[in-house]
Amino acid sequence: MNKKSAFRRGKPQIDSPPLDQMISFRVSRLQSKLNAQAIKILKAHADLTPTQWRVLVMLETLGECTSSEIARTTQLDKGLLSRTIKGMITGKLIKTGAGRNNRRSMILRITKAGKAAYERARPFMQERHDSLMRSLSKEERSVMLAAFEKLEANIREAEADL
Amino acid sequence: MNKKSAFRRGKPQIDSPPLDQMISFRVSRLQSKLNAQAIKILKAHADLTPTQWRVLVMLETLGECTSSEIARTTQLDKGLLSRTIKGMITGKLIKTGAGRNNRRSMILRITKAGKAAYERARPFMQERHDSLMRSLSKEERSVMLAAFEKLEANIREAEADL
DNA sequence: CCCGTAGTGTTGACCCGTCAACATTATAAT
DNA sequence: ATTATAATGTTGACGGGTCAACACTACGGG
Repeated sequence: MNKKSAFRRGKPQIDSPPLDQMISFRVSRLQSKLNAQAIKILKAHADLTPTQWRVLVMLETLGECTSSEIARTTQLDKGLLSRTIKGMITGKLIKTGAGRNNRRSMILRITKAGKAAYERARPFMQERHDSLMRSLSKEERSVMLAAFEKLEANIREAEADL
Repeated sequence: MNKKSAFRRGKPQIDSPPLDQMISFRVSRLQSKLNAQAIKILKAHADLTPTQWRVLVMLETLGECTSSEIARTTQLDKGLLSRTIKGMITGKLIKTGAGRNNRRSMILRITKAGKAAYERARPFMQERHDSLMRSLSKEERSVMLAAFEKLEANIREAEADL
């Protein structure tokens, strides 16, 4: 357990404060950094937000689909999705083909401009992801993802017990 | 509970969309859930926010210290810390003992009320953390934390290359 | 057919975290 | 000492995410 180099500026400091062992805190900090990185990349190369990017990814992989389908599979907030999609429509990144047999749900499609933005960002997002993955061993990758599953499951169970 | 029906909507569908493999997305989602859980617990038992909780933890472990020391060790935003601390002072959770040889930095101390709030929340936060940990094997825990270190390091290096 | 219920999407209010600009104070250089 | 530079903490502005209330539509059972 050697980790002493990170801190210690003029003041006397302990080596690893308990917060550093708290997963919630660590996940939060990691998220901030990953998010900041994603924002920069997406902004620079395609002027997208992370949520917009995720919507595009979903549309690419699911093909055309509705907002609520995206909400279910990603578990993103539907309010957030509503606004994001609205913005993407006015930004001409996607368009709505009205669902024929369902007037309440709107089917979403990527436009050429949306596809273009996606393709502009993709190599950079891909490289970033690959770089992140390269910093982990194969085993670490799978263990970490498995851990994520278990943690999410744990949270689900915890809030079921009320 | 069930929900296989989410997919399978006229289109052939894959089970786990690529987004699910993207660490950034997974970390983000996990963070949301962990955070929501923490908010509930802290609100219910001690009327604290996660950031306030973290400040209390830092003060408990570092003893009295300044805002900037907390900022350095936690890497929390100093603006956020400034407001959080201000709120905690008006809420009587902490108080400022003026640093004697440094007029610009204010030394923070926990008050009795702050300590009490901390102790009220602690068992629940501890139990939550233990529960999360119990859902992972010993190996998963250490691998995951190691992975966090490596990912944060990777991000640092990435933004160093500009 | 009608009504209750569930699903879809929109909106407003709100909080949190991020960023940049700033005033102030300490530190270092010369 | 003077001056430049770095550190501390505050503030305003802003965007993003969460939550709850809502309107509207679809559906299923009686």
